[in-house]
Amino acid sequence: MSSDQVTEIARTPRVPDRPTLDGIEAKWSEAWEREGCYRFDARAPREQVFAIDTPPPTVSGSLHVGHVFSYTHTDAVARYQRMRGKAVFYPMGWDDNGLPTERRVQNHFGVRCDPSVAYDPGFQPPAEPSEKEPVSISRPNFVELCLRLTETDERAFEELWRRLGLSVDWSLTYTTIGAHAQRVSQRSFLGLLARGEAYQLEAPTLWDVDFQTAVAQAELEDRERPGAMNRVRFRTEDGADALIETTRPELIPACVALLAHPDDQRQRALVGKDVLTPLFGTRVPVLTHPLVDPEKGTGLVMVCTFGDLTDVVWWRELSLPVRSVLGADGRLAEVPWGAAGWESEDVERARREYEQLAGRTVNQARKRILELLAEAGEIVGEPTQITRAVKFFEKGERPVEIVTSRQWFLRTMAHTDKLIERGRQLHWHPPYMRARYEDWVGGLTGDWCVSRQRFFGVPFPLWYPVDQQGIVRYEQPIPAEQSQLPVDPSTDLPAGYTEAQRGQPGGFVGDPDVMDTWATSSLTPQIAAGLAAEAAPAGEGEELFARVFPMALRPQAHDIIRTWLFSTVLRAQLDHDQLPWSNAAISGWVLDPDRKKMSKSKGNVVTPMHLLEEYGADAVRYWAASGRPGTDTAFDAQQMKVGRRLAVKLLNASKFALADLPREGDALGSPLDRAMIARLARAVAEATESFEDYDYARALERVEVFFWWYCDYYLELVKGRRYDSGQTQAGRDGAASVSRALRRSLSVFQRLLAPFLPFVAEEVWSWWQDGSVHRARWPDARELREALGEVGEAPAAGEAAVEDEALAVAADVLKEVRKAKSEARRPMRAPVARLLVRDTPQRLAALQLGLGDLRAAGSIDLVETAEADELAVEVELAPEDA
RNA sequence: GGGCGCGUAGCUCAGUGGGAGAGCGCUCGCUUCACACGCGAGAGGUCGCAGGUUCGAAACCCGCCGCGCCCACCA
Repeated sequence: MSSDQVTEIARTPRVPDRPTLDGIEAKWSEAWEREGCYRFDARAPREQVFAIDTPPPTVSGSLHVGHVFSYTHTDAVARYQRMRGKAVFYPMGWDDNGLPTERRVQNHFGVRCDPSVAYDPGFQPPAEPSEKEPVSISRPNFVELCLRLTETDERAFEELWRRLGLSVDWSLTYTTIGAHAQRVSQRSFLGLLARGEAYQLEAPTLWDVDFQTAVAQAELEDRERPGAMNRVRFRTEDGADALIETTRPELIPACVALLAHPDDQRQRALVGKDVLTPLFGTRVPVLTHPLVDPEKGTGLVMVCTFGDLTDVVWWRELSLPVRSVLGADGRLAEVPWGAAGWESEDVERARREYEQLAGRTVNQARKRILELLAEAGEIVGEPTQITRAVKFFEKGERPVEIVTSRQWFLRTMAHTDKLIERGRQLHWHPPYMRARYEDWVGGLTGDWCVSRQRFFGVPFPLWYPVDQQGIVRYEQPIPAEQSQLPVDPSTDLPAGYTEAQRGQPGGFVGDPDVMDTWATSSLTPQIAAGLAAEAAPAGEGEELFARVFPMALRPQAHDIIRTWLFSTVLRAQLDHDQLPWSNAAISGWVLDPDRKKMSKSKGNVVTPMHLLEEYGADAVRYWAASGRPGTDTAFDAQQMKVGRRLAVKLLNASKFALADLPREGDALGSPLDRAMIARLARAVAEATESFEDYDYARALERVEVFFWWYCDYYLELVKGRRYDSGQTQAGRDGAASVSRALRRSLSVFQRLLAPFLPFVAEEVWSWWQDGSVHRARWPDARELREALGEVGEAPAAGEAAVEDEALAVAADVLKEVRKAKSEARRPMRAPVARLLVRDTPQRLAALQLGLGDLRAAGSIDLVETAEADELAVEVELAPEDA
């Protein structure tokens, strides 16, 4: 593509009589698809590739205004980079794996997954789904339904993205549950296993009792819940009181120790002794630990297995025994009072009391044990009502518990120093977002638990041998072969076994779990780059992968820095020993006008499609693009109207500039034209600089401000010359200059606005240019400045300054003239009989260069000047009848 | 409790050492030959509070107040 495109009209402009935005979205999105406008050029060398790790939206929800907001930011950057000549790798993924989809499928079809049920190839979901009495189906059947439902969602999402004008290469589409993503995810896991970065452990794990699955630290959130603080009496053997305070009395049977701070004098007499638990008479030691806060409660704290994460710390560091009462279903389990570990001073009583609790949920058991404690006189004083922060699984409805189970972990704690270093190598936009990453990495307390006891996810590619006694030998996992991937160990077979051996002594079992959804999402750069690599000719895939990965950009919202961003950095570190991308652009949220995060319910009222229909894609994009990187932005339909105005303005300014252009005498000779082009060059430089820093909002603001000034002042000032009748050589020269300036500036404006308003920019570009504006070259400030030198010598700095001042003074005076007409309540075309301009000698001298244009623009007959310290004008309007 | 960000016109925000600004909203005016999906003009602010640095502070430093987000050992 030649840079001359900036100046040359490719063909006679075809400008509609009445330009309109109607219909341009359908017209151009179809054309872009037909022409392959956004297709990634797989032959581009690595230094020309700009690869984007697009966030795959969760398809089981609905896209809301917040998605439109942040995806528009990325698209503006993608379009800029494409115009800069980059081969933009811009894929789209759908995150359809995981719990949200499971829940949705359960409700939609009225089914429940039961892994013990056999696969039914002819299964059809019930005609009238019942949430109350779901049909139990096999895991493969369940997964089929998940796929069926997500496919519909994905079509709707793609439709919306196309309507919004995202310049995605739709041939690069993946799903996180698809075979390709599963293969990448399982291959990575097997590599980690081989290198000892993945391990399994029977250990206390965060557990959601409703979903009955392990969850990760990153998936927790705090919620304020009312609670009651009870003062409960433990006793030493010689009958002395040891008082503790607790909000979780139901865990007293699981108590394994009482703790005090080592320096707490008040507890000195107790430390080192044993005490008996109330009701159950279990003997537990009183120990010390520096984490105990002597100011809290009585200064004595009960350690249970397990009430919270601190209990786990104490249990581990003090080598305490396990005495676990809570089952995976969130109810208190039966326990063998009197057996090893469950000794009691009064076994019969312990059994009797515990019978009142077994089988109850946590809340029921808490209520009951408080009654029992009160009856036994072991509660001291009245309970205090408090509000406390309780940890919940972010998608859960009851607090998480800590349950001991066998889980798979990825090593993270061994790599935190390296991960912080990687975070410092990453370019953050805005830079302060790095702090959130460092806080998170620095605050990690354990390795990443990646196994989930769920169904719709990527299975672990593992089986375990079953020995002759029928015991599963978890410590000897049988990994899948690379060539088998992806595998589902519940239906596929490990090498050397037959299906008949499944679950039999001497046979095998498949790993029943699936991976955490983030365990797959954390590989999106590798999944996306792998898509291109798989499509490459044989033998070239690896080389192509290396041209795409690591990528240039990860765009995402700030709330998932601790999950998605962190885990992606971790996986790239573990698998590739490098960063997955060089830049992270963090977007904010969309807030309600009342400054709260826009809620799902409201998001459903104001659907993105509804907005696009009402205001148009360019208008919605304009609002989105005005939200600065990392900053939360209020939802504002008013701004969309402003965006629509800008789009209409571009239509009309283009019409004006292109109508009846003279084809000869292309001299850029007039001072105001030259000054405008020089100012335009500065605007281009600012927009470019902003985009290079990923600040699309600043780029838009600079372009927009200058474009409105151009329309309001420059276009008005040059209208007279633009319509010159051509009777004199000076008139013809002036018209030719304006014509040339309009063509140059219009071409630049159309391209500067293209990343933000792709539809209208393409529309006006098509009136006079061949090819898509989105494949045109991003305007270049230097090139524009050089254009000023095309007639004779490039202007000297001093000359350029005078020309710029001429434009400034002419615009200032024009404003004063307009003011006078406005105050006189006369139309703007009302003739001015006489104009007196007072100003500094320098500015008056500069004004001479633009006097002709000013007179035409203001319909001014006579202009006089007088020297003064600052601008002041006297306007004498011609009589109204004249 | 710790960290980060924010506090400028009624609203949304730009401005980071030397004139307090934009858009929207509001008021008034104008059928002007690109545009009534328009154009022009106007009103409106102790730049959160208090100190300090400086010839000069909305901006830099210290403290405080308020709002938001993230994190925390939540007994």
